[in-house]
Amino acid sequence: MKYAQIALNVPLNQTFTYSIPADLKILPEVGKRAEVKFGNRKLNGIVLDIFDNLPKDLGFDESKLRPLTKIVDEKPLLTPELITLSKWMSSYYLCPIGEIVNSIIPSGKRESTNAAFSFIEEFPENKNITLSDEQTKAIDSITLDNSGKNKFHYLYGSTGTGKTEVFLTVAERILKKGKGIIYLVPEIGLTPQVIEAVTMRFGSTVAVLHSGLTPSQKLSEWNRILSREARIVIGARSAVFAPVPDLGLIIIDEEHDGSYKSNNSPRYHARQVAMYRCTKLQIPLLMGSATPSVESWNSISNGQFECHKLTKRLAGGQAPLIKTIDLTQLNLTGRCISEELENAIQKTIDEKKQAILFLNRRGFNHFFRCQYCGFELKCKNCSVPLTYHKTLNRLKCHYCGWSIEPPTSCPQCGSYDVGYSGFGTEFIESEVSAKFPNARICRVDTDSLTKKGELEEKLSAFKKGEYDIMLGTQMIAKGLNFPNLKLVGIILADTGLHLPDFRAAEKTFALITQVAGRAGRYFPDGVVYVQTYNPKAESIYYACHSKVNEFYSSEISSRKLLEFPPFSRLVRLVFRSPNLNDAKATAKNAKQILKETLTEYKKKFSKEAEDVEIMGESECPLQKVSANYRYQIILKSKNINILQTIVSHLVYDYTHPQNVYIEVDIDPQNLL
DNA sequence: AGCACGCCGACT
DNA sequence: GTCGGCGTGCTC
Repeated sequence: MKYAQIALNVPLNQTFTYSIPADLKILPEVGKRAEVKFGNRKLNGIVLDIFDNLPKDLGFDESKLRPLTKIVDEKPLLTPELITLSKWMSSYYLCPIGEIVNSIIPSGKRESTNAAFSFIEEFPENKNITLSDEQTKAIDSITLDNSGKNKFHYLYGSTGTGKTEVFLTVAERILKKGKGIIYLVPEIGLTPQVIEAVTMRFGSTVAVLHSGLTPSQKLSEWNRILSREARIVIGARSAVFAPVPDLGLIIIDEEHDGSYKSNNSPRYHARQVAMYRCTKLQIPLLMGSATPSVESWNSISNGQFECHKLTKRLAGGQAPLIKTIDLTQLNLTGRCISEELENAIQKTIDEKKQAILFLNRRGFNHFFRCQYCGFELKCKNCSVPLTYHKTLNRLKCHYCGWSIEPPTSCPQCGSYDVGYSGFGTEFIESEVSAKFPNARICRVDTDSLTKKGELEEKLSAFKKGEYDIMLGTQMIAKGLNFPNLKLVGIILADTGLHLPDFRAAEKTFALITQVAGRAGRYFPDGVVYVQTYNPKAESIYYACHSKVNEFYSSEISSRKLLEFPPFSRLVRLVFRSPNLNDAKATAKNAKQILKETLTEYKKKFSKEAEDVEIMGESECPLQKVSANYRYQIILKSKNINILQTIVSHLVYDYTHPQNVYIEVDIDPQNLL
């Protein structure tokens, strides 16, 4: 009798052992799905291991052992490499192995008969694309690396310097060596144009994994990858798990993009997973962006990543002019568009060109700001902006819970002209349509998009010239080219800064820089207007003056000073419940347990646990999300392992009220 | 997570 | 008398 160790999608940090009956139709193998009876229900799990004898340390009564019902797949869905990866993810992200495995594999019952994509023709021969010296140099140094070690490469260059061509040529060379490739793009970047560019180049050897696939289609694509029919996989975050045999390279385009971090369990970061896979397989990882994440910039500086720079704009276009409009010098009561920007928009429309207006985040929070000097109140412990709580009439820090009474005058300049602000896209839309009654305006933000594919539709309509002005949030900032675009206006660059998040400056800088890179890509006289109350804020000043090095070094030194990532590691716990008191009480209780666990741990390993900080419990900045009240605890240390050990006690050994859900976020990307 | 069992209130 | 509330506990 043989036995199978099976991972089931239940929130239990364990696997289950079943006996293997002799009369199965399909051969049981590691990596295949198996159907089992679990309690009184039927579940599908993944075979992680097969034993010839019953393991000695079974840990449960042998009489409970049951046979598995059947094997689902003809061929394994998970390779041994991916099973090892899943186990690592389970321990790293503190997520049950069954949940990990379930999120990786396609859930399709049978393969789809209609293919996810059709290829009209075979891909044409590479039509003599001339590469710049910089591109050639980067390509050679990535592909001709004989060091024998796997390397993390970073392709750094602004919009229009030809990063994509480097990615594709490197991919081509790796393919020629008989190896497979994973090419990751941000969610929003997975547009038909990108898919088309890659399929044009690589034809039917491409598999595209995106959220629009049905489970059956996903299973089909998965099998095309496993059978080596598809050798290059392009997709968003979850494509990092593609079961590519003989994987030779992982590419991460727009590395800084927030969508690489999963916002539901398992809360993995595709870059982190890619680094693990590449290290295990001893293959290169190639990342690229015009605005690297601060972590990556730091890794470039200290030599962990090898940097390849692209500086020349290929299409001949030049970097657009960036004009800063200092709103503290203007009186814009009740309006949000300055006269200068208004005139520029009018001029653009008159020339039959197009304009995009940006609000870089949906303003949701009320923050304290001096109308006169722009001063903002920040937490004395955490240096994040304080947010105003109407019910308490206090300004509160969402990292540590510290709060103060709102001052009646500005602590910096003494002005009494202080208040709270924050506004959204609808407001701007009404102002714009009032000012330009004859312009065709479209608004693109999460509220205005109702059905799937509407974003693509609107973008393509804008590209075709069906609109004069497009208004929207950051979702329209990424990777899109509009040939007739002349003007980009950032209505209020500061909104991102007010988010109570230590990455606020980084996000703001990246957004302005990315947006500026898109405008004037085709027109030499493209202009970017940046309206701000904080023209001197480092992220805004440096972005508007293209002082990239200056921005990163200042941001890195401030992270160092405050001991935020990459100079520390964070774990965030969110306690959410439809019942406010339960969420709060559970968070409080959890904090106590964490403190006790830490004290115990310090007795044993005093040195390593020395720097662990437990912050909170406090309300999340977004206190109520979809009818759930949220409280958080943030743990900080230089050593992530200690944080994981302490938190794992809590998540696996503590039974909390069942109406409270605990989110565990290792290396959180935002703290909202 | 599900789905059982189990012990107390208002219903044909 | 029973239908049903959700508290506790288990699942190879």
